[in-house]
Amino acid sequence: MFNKVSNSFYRQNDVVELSKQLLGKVLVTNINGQKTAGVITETEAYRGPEDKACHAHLNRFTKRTKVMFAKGGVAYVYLCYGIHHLFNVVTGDEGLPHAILIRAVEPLEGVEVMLERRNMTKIQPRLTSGPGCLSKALAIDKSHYGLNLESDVIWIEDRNIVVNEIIATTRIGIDYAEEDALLPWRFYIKGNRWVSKQ
DNA sequence: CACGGGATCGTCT
DNA sequence: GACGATCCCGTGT
Repeated sequence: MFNKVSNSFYRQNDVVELSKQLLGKVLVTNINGQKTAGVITETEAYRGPEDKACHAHLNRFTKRTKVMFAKGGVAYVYLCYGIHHLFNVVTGDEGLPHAILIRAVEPLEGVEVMLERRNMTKIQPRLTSGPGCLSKALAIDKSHYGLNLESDVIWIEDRNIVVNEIIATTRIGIDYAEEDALLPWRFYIKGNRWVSKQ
C-alpha cells in the first residue's frame, strides 16, 4: 500500500521547504463514503509571525487562527469570501503558526465524484485547480478544521511521484502584505497543466 | 482570452 | 460595518 505521510514530517520548522516537498504527494479524502485523490501540484507557504500575509502575523491568536498554533499535521480550513473553504496544512512545532495552502491538485481517483460535486461534465483544470475548486471537488469544508492528517478522512500519501522542476513565484491575492507580497513562496510543478496560474 | 463585477458570510475592528 | 490566501459568468475583442 501507499505511505501515509506521518505527523513527524509536518513538524519540521522550515515551512518554505515543506511547501516544496508537498508537491507530487497525493492528497486523499474519504468523505461521505466517497474516496477522492489528487496529486498536489501547487502550494503556498505562510510563515507564521514574521509573514505579513499570514493570518497569524505577529502571532495574532483568534478563534480562527488558533489551530495554526497546534503541532504540525492538522488541517486549517477557513471560509474565504463567504463561499470558498480553503484547505491548509499546519506545520512546525507547537506554538509556531506556519501553514501551507494547497492551491491545486491533479485528479487521480474519484474523478466522477469530483465532477458531480463541482457540477461539471468535462474534465478540465478548473475541476481542481484553485484552492476553492479543489476543496469543493474533494468535499473539504470547515467541519474539518483541526482534523489530524493521520486520520482516515483526509490524509496525504507519498507515492514516490518524481517532481522534476519546481517554479517558485509570488503568492496570489495578498497585495495587502506590502513587501512580503513579493516573496517567492508559491510553488508549482513546472509544465503541469493542473495549476491555478502559470 | 482578458477583464470586470457580483456572490456571500464568518471574522475581526 | 468592512473586507477577504476566490470563483464564475457575462461582455467585448
